[in-house]
Amino acid sequence: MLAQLGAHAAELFAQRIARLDLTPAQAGLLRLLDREPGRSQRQLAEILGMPPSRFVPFADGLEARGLLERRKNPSDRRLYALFLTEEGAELLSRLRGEAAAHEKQFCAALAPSEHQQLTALLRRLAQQQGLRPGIHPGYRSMRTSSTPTAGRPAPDEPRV
Amino acid sequence: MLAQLGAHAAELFAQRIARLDLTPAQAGLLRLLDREPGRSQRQLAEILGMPPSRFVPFADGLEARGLLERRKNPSDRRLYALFLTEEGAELLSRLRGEAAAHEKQFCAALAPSEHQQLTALLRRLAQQQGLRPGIHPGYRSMRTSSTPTAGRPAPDEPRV
DNA sequence: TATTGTTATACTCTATAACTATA
DNA sequence: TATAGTTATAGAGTATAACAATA
Repeated sequence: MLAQLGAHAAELFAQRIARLDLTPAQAGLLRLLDREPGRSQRQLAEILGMPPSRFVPFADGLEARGLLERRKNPSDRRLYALFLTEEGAELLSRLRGEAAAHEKQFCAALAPSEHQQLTALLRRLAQQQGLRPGIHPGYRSMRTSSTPTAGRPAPDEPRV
Repeated sequence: MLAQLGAHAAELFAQRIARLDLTPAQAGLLRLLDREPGRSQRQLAEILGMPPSRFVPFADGLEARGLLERRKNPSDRRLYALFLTEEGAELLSRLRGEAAAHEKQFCAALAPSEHQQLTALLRRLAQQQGLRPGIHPGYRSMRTSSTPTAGRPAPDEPRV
Protein backbone atom coordinates (compact mmCIF):
# COMPACT_ATOMS: atom_id res chain seq x y z
CA MET A 1 0.00 0.00 0.00
CA LEU A 2 2.88 2.32 0.77
CA ALA A 3 4.32 1.66 -2.66
CA GLN A 4 0.94 2.19 -4.30
CA LEU A 5 0.33 5.46 -2.48
CA GLY A 6 3.84 6.65 -3.16
CA ALA A 7 3.50 5.97 -6.87
CA HIS A 8 0.17 7.75 -6.91
CA ALA A 9 1.54 10.77 -5.08
CA ALA A 10 4.47 10.89 -7.48
CA GLU A 11 2.09 10.76 -10.42
CA LEU A 12 -0.02 13.63 -9.12
CA PHE A 13 3.09 15.63 -8.40
CA ALA A 14 4.36 14.98 -11.93
CA GLN A 15 1.08 16.25 -13.36
CA ARG A 16 1.27 19.33 -11.19
CA ILE A 17 4.79 20.35 -12.13
CA ALA A 18 4.17 19.58 -15.78
CA ARG A 19 2.55 23.03 -15.76
CA LEU A 20 6.01 24.41 -15.01
CA ASP A 21 7.26 22.27 -17.89
CA LEU A 22 9.29 20.16 -15.49
CA THR A 23 9.58 16.44 -14.89
CA PRO A 24 10.22 15.02 -11.43
CA ALA A 25 13.77 14.24 -12.44
CA GLN A 26 14.37 17.82 -13.55
CA ALA A 27 12.88 19.09 -10.32
CA GLY A 28 15.24 16.83 -8.42
CA LEU A 29 18.24 18.24 -10.22
CA LEU A 30 17.19 21.81 -9.50
CA ARG A 31 16.86 20.99 -5.83
CA LEU A 32 20.19 19.22 -5.86
CA LEU A 33 21.95 22.16 -7.49
CA ASP A 34 20.53 24.38 -4.80
CA ARG A 35 21.80 22.19 -1.99
CA GLU A 36 25.14 21.30 -3.58
CA PRO A 37 26.20 24.01 -5.99
CA GLY A 38 29.34 23.73 -8.05
CA ARG A 39 29.54 19.96 -8.31
CA SER A 40 30.91 18.31 -11.43
CA GLN A 41 28.63 16.49 -13.82
CA ARG A 42 30.20 13.20 -12.86
CA GLN A 43 29.37 13.76 -9.21
CA LEU A 44 25.83 14.87 -9.92
CA ALA A 45 25.21 11.92 -12.18
CA GLU A 46 26.41 9.56 -9.48
CA ILE A 47 24.26 11.20 -6.82
CA LEU A 48 21.22 10.82 -9.03
CA GLY A 49 22.18 7.27 -9.95
CA MET A 50 22.27 7.81 -13.69
CA PRO A 51 25.13 7.11 -16.09
CA PRO A 52 27.09 10.19 -17.19
CA SER A 53 26.10 9.62 -20.79
CA ARG A 54 22.49 10.15 -19.83
CA PHE A 55 23.23 13.09 -17.60
CA VAL A 56 24.72 15.16 -20.42
CA PRO A 57 21.59 15.58 -22.56
CA PHE A 58 19.58 15.78 -19.36
CA ALA A 59 21.54 18.84 -18.24
CA ASP A 60 21.59 20.18 -21.79
CA GLY A 61 17.86 20.64 -21.74
CA LEU A 62 17.88 22.69 -18.55
CA GLU A 63 20.88 24.69 -19.70
CA ALA A 64 19.16 25.55 -22.98
CA ARG A 65 16.26 26.92 -20.94
CA GLY A 66 18.63 29.08 -18.94
CA LEU A 67 17.92 27.32 -15.65
CA LEU A 68 21.42 26.11 -14.94
CA GLU A 69 24.88 27.24 -15.90
CA ARG A 70 28.07 25.33 -16.73
CA ARG A 71 31.22 27.06 -15.56
CA LYS A 72 34.67 25.83 -16.43
CA ASN A 73 36.86 25.09 -13.47
CA PRO A 74 40.08 27.10 -14.06
CA SER A 75 42.30 24.82 -11.99
CA ASP A 76 41.18 21.65 -13.78
CA ARG A 77 39.83 22.47 -17.16
CA ARG A 78 38.33 19.03 -17.66
CA LEU A 79 35.65 19.80 -15.11
CA TYR A 80 32.48 21.77 -15.35
CA ALA A 81 30.90 23.16 -12.23
CA LEU A 82 27.12 23.38 -12.39
CA PHE A 83 25.12 26.16 -10.81
CA LEU A 84 21.56 27.37 -10.81
CA THR A 85 20.99 30.59 -12.69
CA GLU A 86 18.83 33.33 -11.23
CA GLU A 87 16.02 32.12 -13.41
CA GLY A 88 16.61 28.60 -12.15
CA ALA A 89 16.44 29.75 -8.54
CA GLU A 90 13.18 31.54 -9.27
CA LEU A 91 11.68 28.44 -10.82
CA LEU A 92 12.86 26.38 -7.87
CA SER A 93 11.05 28.70 -5.52
CA ARG A 94 7.85 28.33 -7.51
CA LEU A 95 8.47 24.59 -7.53
CA ARG A 96 8.61 24.57 -3.75
CA GLY A 97 5.31 26.34 -3.60
CA GLU A 98 3.80 23.64 -5.77
CA ALA A 99 5.29 20.94 -3.60
CA ALA A 100 3.75 22.45 -0.50
CA ALA A 101 0.39 22.78 -2.19
CA HIS A 102 0.66 19.21 -3.40
CA GLU A 103 1.30 17.88 0.09
CA LYS A 104 -1.50 19.92 1.53
CA GLN A 105 -3.96 18.67 -1.05
CA PHE A 106 -2.79 15.09 -0.87
CA CYS A 107 -3.16 14.99 2.92
CA ALA A 108 -6.41 16.93 3.01
CA ALA A 109 -8.17 13.94 4.57
CA LEU A 110 -5.93 14.12 7.63
CA ALA A 111 -6.18 16.44 10.59
CA PRO A 112 -3.04 18.52 11.17
CA SER A 113 -2.02 16.38 14.13
CA GLU A 114 -2.46 13.23 12.05
CA HIS A 115 -0.42 14.76 9.30
CA GLN A 116 2.37 15.34 11.78
CA GLN A 117 2.06 11.79 13.05
CA LEU A 118 2.34 10.42 9.56
CA THR A 119 5.35 12.55 8.78
CA ALA A 120 7.09 11.41 11.94
CA LEU A 121 6.41 7.74 11.22
CA LEU A 122 7.63 8.02 7.65
CA ARG A 123 10.73 9.86 8.77
CA ARG A 124 11.56 7.05 11.17
CA LEU A 125 11.15 4.49 8.40
CA ALA A 126 13.28 6.53 6.03
CA GLN A 127 16.03 6.82 8.59
CA GLN A 128 16.01 3.13 9.32
CA GLN A 129 16.19 2.40 5.62
CA GLY A 130 19.13 4.74 5.28
CA LEU A 131 17.45 7.04 2.77
CA ARG A 132 18.96 10.47 2.34
CA PRO A 133 16.71 13.46 3.02
CA GLY A 134 17.18 14.44 -0.60
CA ILE A 135 14.88 12.84 -3.09
CA HIS A 136 16.24 9.72 -4.76
CA PRO A 137 13.43 7.42 -5.84
CA GLY A 138 14.38 5.89 -9.17
CA TYR A 139 16.18 8.51 -11.15
CA ARG A 140 18.06 5.82 -13.01
CA SER A 141 15.01 5.24 -15.17
CA MET A 142 13.01 8.44 -15.13
CA ARG A 143 11.84 10.68 -17.91
CA THR A 144 14.41 13.37 -18.40
CA SER A 145 12.47 15.33 -20.99
CA SER A 146 8.92 16.46 -20.73
CA THR A 147 8.09 15.62 -24.33
CA PRO A 148 4.90 13.58 -24.22
CA THR A 149 6.24 11.15 -26.85
CA ALA A 150 3.65 12.23 -29.39
CA GLY A 151 0.06 11.10 -28.99
CA ARG A 152 -0.18 9.84 -25.46
CA PRO A 153 -3.33 7.96 -24.51
CA ALA A 154 -4.80 10.62 -22.23
CA PRO A 155 -3.38 11.10 -18.75
CA ASP A 156 -6.27 9.42 -17.01
CA GLU A 157 -6.64 6.05 -18.59
CA PRO A 158 -9.37 3.71 -17.46
CA ARG A 159 -7.77 1.55 -14.81
CA VAL A 160 -10.77 0.19 -12.92
CA MET B 1 9.06 11.53 1.17
CA LEU B 2 6.09 9.25 0.74
CA ALA B 3 7.00 8.79 -2.91
CA GLN B 4 10.61 8.15 -2.03
CA LEU B 5 9.75 5.59 0.63
CA GLY B 6 7.21 3.93 -1.61
CA ALA B 7 9.73 3.56 -4.40
CA HIS B 8 12.26 2.18 -2.00
CA ALA B 9 9.79 -0.32 -0.56
CA ALA B 10 8.85 -1.40 -4.05
CA GLU B 11 12.49 -1.88 -4.92
CA LEU B 12 13.15 -4.06 -1.89
CA PHE B 13 10.04 -6.06 -2.61
CA ALA B 14 11.14 -6.56 -6.19
CA GLN B 15 14.49 -7.87 -5.01
CA ARG B 16 12.77 -10.21 -2.61
CA ILE B 17 10.39 -11.77 -5.09
CA ALA B 18 13.11 -12.03 -7.71
CA ARG B 19 14.05 -15.15 -5.78
CA LEU B 20 10.70 -16.58 -6.85
CA ASP B 21 11.60 -15.48 -10.39
CA LEU B 22 8.76 -12.96 -10.36
CA THR B 23 8.55 -9.27 -11.14
CA PRO B 24 6.14 -6.98 -9.28
CA ALA B 25 3.96 -6.86 -12.37
CA GLN B 26 3.77 -10.64 -12.55
CA ALA B 27 2.95 -10.78 -8.87
CA GLY B 28 0.17 -8.29 -9.46
CA LEU B 29 -1.33 -10.42 -12.20
CA LEU B 30 -1.27 -13.53 -10.02
CA ARG B 31 -3.08 -11.64 -7.27
CA LEU B 32 -5.55 -10.27 -9.78
CA LEU B 33 -6.30 -13.71 -11.21
CA ASP B 34 -6.96 -14.92 -7.71
CA ARG B 35 -9.42 -12.14 -6.99
CA GLU B 36 -11.08 -12.05 -10.39
CA PRO B 37 -10.80 -15.42 -12.07
CA GLY B 38 -12.07 -16.03 -15.56
CA ARG B 39 -11.69 -12.51 -16.93
CA SER B 40 -10.77 -11.99 -20.56
CA GLN B 41 -7.35 -10.75 -21.54
CA ARG B 42 -8.84 -7.48 -22.70
CA GLN B 43 -10.36 -6.86 -19.30
CA LEU B 44 -7.24 -7.81 -17.43
CA ALA B 45 -5.10 -5.59 -19.61
CA GLU B 46 -7.41 -2.69 -18.96
CA ILE B 47 -7.42 -3.27 -15.22
CA LEU B 48 -3.64 -3.29 -15.19
CA GLY B 49 -3.51 -0.26 -17.46
CA MET B 50 -1.44 -1.87 -20.18
CA PRO B 51 -2.23 -2.16 -23.89
CA PRO B 52 -3.45 -5.59 -25.02
CA SER B 53 -0.46 -6.02 -27.28
CA ARG B 54 1.79 -5.90 -24.26
CA PHE B 55 -0.43 -8.11 -22.19
CA VAL B 56 -0.15 -11.04 -24.58
CA PRO B 57 3.57 -11.78 -24.22
CA PHE B 58 3.25 -10.86 -20.56
CA ALA B 59 0.70 -13.62 -20.02
CA ASP B 60 2.63 -15.94 -22.34
CA GLY B 61 5.54 -16.01 -19.96
CA LEU B 62 3.42 -17.04 -17.00
CA GLU B 63 1.50 -19.57 -19.07
CA ALA B 64 4.72 -21.16 -20.26
CA ARG B 65 5.70 -21.62 -16.63
CA GLY B 66 2.41 -23.31 -15.92
CA LEU B 67 1.21 -20.63 -13.52
CA LEU B 68 -1.89 -19.58 -15.41
CA GLU B 69 -4.22 -21.23 -17.85
CA ARG B 70 -6.10 -19.95 -20.89
CA ARG B 71 -9.49 -21.54 -21.39
CA LYS B 72 -11.62 -20.93 -24.45
CA ASN B 73 -15.06 -19.58 -23.75
CA PRO B 74 -17.49 -21.99 -25.52
CA SER B 75 -20.25 -19.41 -25.98
CA ASP B 76 -17.94 -16.84 -27.56
CA ARG B 77 -14.92 -18.51 -28.99
CA ARG B 78 -13.10 -15.25 -29.51
CA LEU B 79 -12.57 -14.94 -25.78
CA TYR B 80 -10.10 -16.57 -23.49
CA ALA B 81 -10.79 -16.84 -19.79
CA LEU B 82 -7.68 -16.75 -17.62
CA PHE B 83 -7.30 -18.76 -14.46
CA LEU B 84 -4.57 -19.60 -12.00
CA THR B 85 -3.35 -23.16 -12.18
CA GLU B 86 -2.74 -25.14 -9.01
CA GLU B 87 0.92 -24.35 -9.34
CA GLY B 88 0.08 -20.70 -9.75
CA ALA B 89 -2.02 -20.74 -6.61
CA GLU B 90 0.83 -22.36 -4.72
CA LEU B 91 3.27 -19.73 -5.89
CA LEU B 92 0.79 -17.02 -4.93
CA SER B 93 0.62 -18.40 -1.44
CA ARG B 94 4.40 -18.33 -1.16
CA LEU B 95 4.29 -14.83 -2.60
CA ARG B 96 1.97 -13.73 0.17
CA GLY B 97 4.36 -15.09 2.73
CA GLU B 98 7.12 -13.02 1.19
CA ALA B 99 4.91 -9.95 1.20
CA ALA B 100 4.18 -10.35 4.89
CA ALA B 101 7.85 -10.86 5.68
CA HIS B 102 8.68 -7.82 3.60
CA GLU B 103 6.27 -5.62 5.48
CA LYS B 104 7.48 -6.90 8.81
CA GLN B 105 11.10 -6.24 7.94
CA PHE B 106 10.39 -2.87 6.38
CA CYS B 107 8.50 -1.65 9.44
CA ALA B 108 10.88 -3.20 11.95
CA ALA B 109 11.67 0.25 13.35
CA LEU B 110 8.05 0.74 14.43
CA ALA B 111 6.31 -0.61 17.45
CA PRO B 112 3.23 -2.71 16.65
CA SER B 113 0.90 0.07 17.70
CA GLU B 114 2.76 2.53 15.49
CA HIS B 115 2.58 0.09 12.63
CA GLN B 116 -1.18 -0.01 13.06
CA GLN B 117 -1.33 3.77 13.21
CA LEU B 118 0.63 4.05 10.00
CA THR B 119 -1.55 1.52 8.24
CA ALA B 120 -4.69 3.34 9.31
CA LEU B 121 -3.39 6.70 8.12
CA LEU B 122 -2.30 5.30 4.78
CA ARG B 123 -5.62 3.59 4.32
CA ARG B 124 -7.43 6.87 4.88
CA LEU B 125 -5.25 8.55 2.29
CA ALA B 126 -5.74 5.74 -0.20
CA GLN B 127 -9.52 5.93 0.23
CA GLN B 128 -9.58 9.65 -0.26
CA GLN B 129 -7.47 9.30 -3.38
CA GLY B 130 -9.85 6.70 -4.72
CA LEU B 131 -7.27 3.96 -5.01
CA ARG B 132 -8.54 0.43 -5.30
CA PRO B 133 -7.42 -2.04 -2.63
CA GLY B 134 -5.76 -4.03 -5.38
CA ILE B 135 -2.30 -2.96 -6.38
CA HIS B 136 -2.14 -0.51 -9.26
CA PRO B 137 1.01 1.57 -9.09
CA GLY B 138 2.36 2.03 -12.58
CA TYR B 139 1.81 -1.19 -14.43
CA ARG B 140 1.68 0.70 -17.69
CA SER B 141 5.44 0.89 -17.70
CA MET B 142 6.71 -1.99 -15.62
CA ARG B 143 9.07 -4.82 -16.36
CA THR B 144 7.05 -7.77 -17.50
CA SER B 145 9.95 -10.21 -17.74
CA SER B 146 12.55 -10.87 -15.10
CA THR B 147 15.44 -10.96 -17.55
CA PRO B 148 18.07 -8.64 -16.13
CA THR B 149 18.84 -7.16 -19.55
CA ALA B 150 22.32 -8.71 -19.63
CA GLY B 151 25.02 -7.21 -17.49
CA ARG B 152 23.29 -4.96 -15.03
CA PRO B 153 25.45 -2.63 -12.99
CA ALA B 154 24.97 -4.35 -9.62
CA PRO B 155 21.70 -3.92 -7.73
CA ASP B 156 23.10 -1.52 -5.17
CA GLU B 157 24.66 1.29 -7.10
CA PRO B 158 26.33 4.16 -5.32
CA ARG B 159 23.64 6.77 -4.91
CA VAL B 160 24.95 8.94 -2.07
C1' DT C 1 48.07 6.35 -17.75
C1' DA C 2 43.76 8.09 -15.58
C1' DT C 3 39.79 10.99 -15.66
C1' DT C 4 36.01 14.38 -17.45
C1' DG C 5 32.72 15.34 -20.59
C1' DT C 6 30.75 13.81 -24.92
C1' DT C 7 29.17 11.14 -28.84
C1' DA C 8 27.98 6.80 -31.36
C1' DT C 9 26.18 2.44 -31.70
C1' DA C 10 23.65 -1.39 -30.60
C1' DC C 11 19.93 -3.04 -28.13
C1' DT C 12 15.66 -3.24 -25.45
C1' DC C 13 11.16 -2.01 -24.94
C1' DT C 14 6.88 0.06 -26.24
C1' DA C 15 2.73 1.45 -28.72
C1' DT C 16 0.30 1.76 -33.19
C1' DA C 17 -1.62 -0.45 -36.38
C1' DA C 18 -2.43 -4.20 -39.27
C1' DC C 19 -4.20 -9.03 -39.37
C1' DT C 20 -7.14 -13.38 -38.32
C1' DA C 21 -10.96 -15.44 -36.38
C1' DT C 22 -15.34 -14.99 -34.51
C1' DA C 23 -19.54 -12.62 -33.63
C1' DT D 1 -19.37 -4.10 -39.14
C1' DA D 2 -17.39 -4.79 -34.59
C1' DT D 3 -14.58 -7.10 -31.22
C1' DA D 4 -10.87 -10.53 -28.99
C1' DG D 5 -6.51 -11.99 -29.48
C1' DT D 6 -2.17 -11.76 -31.92
C1' DT D 7 1.75 -10.22 -34.62
C1' DA D 8 4.74 -6.75 -37.09
C1' DT D 9 6.91 -2.61 -37.42
C1' DA D 10 8.61 1.60 -36.43
C1' DG D 11 10.09 4.64 -33.03
C1' DA D 12 11.81 6.19 -28.46
C1' DG D 13 15.03 5.59 -24.84
C1' DT D 14 18.87 3.41 -22.68
C1' DA D 15 23.56 1.72 -21.51
C1' DT D 16 28.16 0.31 -23.29
C1' DA D 17 31.85 1.58 -25.19
C1' DA D 18 34.72 4.48 -27.86
C1' DC D 19 36.47 9.27 -28.27
C1' DA D 20 38.96 13.96 -27.44
C1' DA D 21 40.83 16.98 -24.07
C1' DT D 22 43.16 17.58 -19.96
C1' DA D 23 45.56 16.06 -16.00
